[in-house]
Formats: sequence, structure tokens, C-alpha cells
Amino acid sequence: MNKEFILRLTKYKRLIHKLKSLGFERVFSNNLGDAIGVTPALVRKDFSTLHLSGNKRGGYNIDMLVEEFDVILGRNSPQNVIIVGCGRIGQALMQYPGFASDDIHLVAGFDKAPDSVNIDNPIPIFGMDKLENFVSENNIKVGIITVPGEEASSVLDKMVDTGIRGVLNFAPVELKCQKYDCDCKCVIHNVNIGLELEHLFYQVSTQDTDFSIVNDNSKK
Amino acid sequence: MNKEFILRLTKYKRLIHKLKSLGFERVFSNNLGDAIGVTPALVRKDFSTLHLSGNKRGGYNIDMLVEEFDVILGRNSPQNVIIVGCGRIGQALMQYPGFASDDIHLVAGFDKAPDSVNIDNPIPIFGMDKLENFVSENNIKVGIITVPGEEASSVLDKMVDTGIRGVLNFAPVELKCQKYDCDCKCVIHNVNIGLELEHLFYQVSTQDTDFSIVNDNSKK
DNA sequence: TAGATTGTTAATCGATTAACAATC
DNA sequence: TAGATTGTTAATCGATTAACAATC
Repeated sequence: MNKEFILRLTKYKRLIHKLKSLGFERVFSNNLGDAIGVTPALVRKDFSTLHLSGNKRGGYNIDMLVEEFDVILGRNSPQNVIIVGCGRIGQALMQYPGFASDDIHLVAGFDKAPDSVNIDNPIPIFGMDKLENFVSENNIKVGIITVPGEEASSVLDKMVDTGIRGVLNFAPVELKCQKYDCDCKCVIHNVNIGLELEHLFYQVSTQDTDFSIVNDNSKK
Repeated sequence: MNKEFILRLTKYKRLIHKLKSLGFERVFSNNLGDAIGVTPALVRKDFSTLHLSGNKRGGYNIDMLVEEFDVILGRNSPQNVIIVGCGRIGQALMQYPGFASDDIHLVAGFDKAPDSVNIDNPIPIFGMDKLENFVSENNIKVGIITVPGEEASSVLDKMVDTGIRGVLNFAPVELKCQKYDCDCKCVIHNVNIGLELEHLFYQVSTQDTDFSIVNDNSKK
């Protein structure tokens, strides 16, 4: 429910998998807290709300954590993703090496001009007219948008209509799911690269200053 | 200082520029709140902490806001960015159309094998050995990392050494700036696409459920 | 004047943390 | 037993909001 909380969950899961592969058998709340940058108390609180319990002395059992987190985060269901928009960024993501290790599978790309897309892609590229059938036949729930900003909104509508429930949007517009009013049936994460860079410039420019100074400048 | 606050600032700025281009002369806190999804009270609070004042009856003057936000967000200083790692994602970003409109300029790319990078890039590509001089000569403060995960950490160190103060990281590892202990001289934003997708899968899978149900399942 | 909107204070809300009893 | 760590409660902290006096 809480964004920060869910983000911590995915971090816990990754960390726990790493620890398991290192041969750990138990782990303490303070180890976990240090690694993901929170207090041990919060780790225990999180685990407590997830009904994950440890031993008063021996910490938490790694095998148990691995198993439970895989259930909690739905690792057992197929993590298939489609990508709509096969321009430069779309094609780059198709080759992105970071997915395989997370059991996330990009299974197909869609483009309004599929024939003009390079041949050497690792996944099949279809025209937009194939989207609906593909999504329903393969029960796809999550998609990536990498179309130009002007097309993003209509592409989103199309995707939501076909049954997509989660979207990662790279187009430089802030998308909101308006199809179903406030009772939104689709979760959207916007990755707005320009906004991120602006944010960085701001932070860098004020790193050593504080607000009163900034304001004094603006009034010169 | 607060992440959410800074994000709102960039949204205010974009919105205000849009309103100005539409011919607006004044705007009220409730308009702004509706558009960026916060309460009017928060808009007034934000503006108040920024020492931006309006008229009790007539709202806020758009021209004043445009001017002040450009100062606050440093629009007046050059927004030059370099990119380290000229693989697929790096090259895709070089052609990204969303930057120009924000006065953000990608000015150069760096790669350990610059000769193997495609010729038709819109910006010059240099070897890593040129990084330090370029950054100091052009007074670059912000860079993008698009190298493979294994190289990200050492690339970051190199960038911080040359004087880069803000980094947008696309490598699939969570980077922290450790060079200067806790007194961190470099702000880092991690865009972890795999983590985002996992997060989405989790949200989609629990969209209609609540925690007690999730937990019951996990105990089956 | 009456109505509307700001600016600010105090209240609320929710997340995080400190602290400690329970217990391995 | 003594020491360490969990699980949970109560305190803290900070951000957001409601409310309203000031005033255009």
C-alpha cells in the first residue's frame, strides 16, 4: 500500500537472495537494516506486518525468508512484460541485461510500423493491431511504454483496454490512468528522465546552501 | 531538502511555463493543486517557504512565478550533462527528444571503447581518459551512467573524482556515493528498471487484495 | 460591502524510531 | 545464567491538511 514499504520489500527480497547465494543461513534485523539503509526496528516492524517471524536469539532464517518473499512478491507467477514503442529506447530495453536475473521476461514488442524496426531483435515485433489478442492470449499484466510523448496517452488507453494493469512509462509526459475515473484499474510508474535531471540540477545547485540563501538570491 | 518537495517544485515550474504559454496571467492555489495533485493549502505552504507571495484576492502572478522558479531551479545556469557508457541505452538517450525542451543539453558521451560506437551520434564520443579534462574544462556538474552493472561503481568513483556532483544511474545496481563517507558530495538517483517492474508486478498482484489476504495465502 | 483567496497556525495523520519486556 | 535479539508499544518526527483571520 505504501510506496516506500513496497520498495523496501523488493530490496529485502534481492538482498536475501544474495545472502542465500553467499551461504548465509540466518540474518539479523540490524544486518538487513544496515544493508538497505533503514533502522533495525523498521525491518522488524516490516517483517512483523508480513507475519514473518524470527527467533528471539537467532534472527531470521534465510530459507524461510526466500520462500516467503517469493510468495509475497509473486515470483511464482510468470513475470511477462510487453513493450510498446520500438524506437531507440524500446529496442535498447529489449537487450537490457538486467531483466533475466530477475525472472522478468520481455516477450514481445509492438510498434505502429513494425516493419521498419531492425531485424536483429531478440523478441518478436508486432503491429499495434496484434496487441489486444496477444495480451489476452498470453495473459499479460504489465507493459512498458516507449513511444513519443504525443502518442503516450492514446497508447496507454489502448493498453488499459486490453487488460494491462501495470505500466512503466518512459515517454516524457506524466501519465495518469483516467480511463476508470478515480477507481483506477491500472498502476502507472512514470520515469521522466528530463524531470530527474532537473531535480538533480536543483539538488546540486543547493547542495551547500539553504533556503534562506536561495531566497535572498532570488530577491537580490 | 525534502525529495517530495523538490519534485513538486519541478512540477510547479513546468506547469507554470505551460500556463504562461496559454496566456494565463494569474493562477490560484487551487488550480495549481488540482493540476499537480495536491491540496491548495500545500501549494500555498510551498510558495510561502519559497517566499513567493500572491494577492489575497487575485492569486499568483504568472510572470512573477516563471521568473522566480527559473531562479530557484537554476534555469539560468547552463544545464549541461555528459553521459558515460555509450551502449544501446546510452545512445538511445543521446537521441532522446525530451531534453531539448527543458534546456538540458547532452554535450558529450564517454566510453571505454569510443571507436566502436556508431558514427551517427548527435554528440561527440570520447574515451574515458578524456573525461577528467572535459568535465573540469566545461564545468560539468551532472552526468548519466549507462554502463553495465559491473562497471557502474568504478565509473561513479571516477566521475565523482572529476567533480561531478549529481548522477542519474541506469545501471542495474543501487549506487551510493561512498567516496566521502556520509558527508556525501554527490547526489545519486538510481533508475532501476528491473526494480520498477517488480514493484509493478507486486502492486498489480495485490491491487484488489489487502494484506491479511496476502498473508493468509503465504501461510496457506 | 460581500465574496474570494492568501498566509499561517494549530491539528492531524502516518511513518519511523526508541525503548524495553519477552525469551531463546 | 548472561547476553543478544525479537516483537511490540509508546514516543517522536515531519509532512500534510483544515481552518480561519487578514485583506484585497
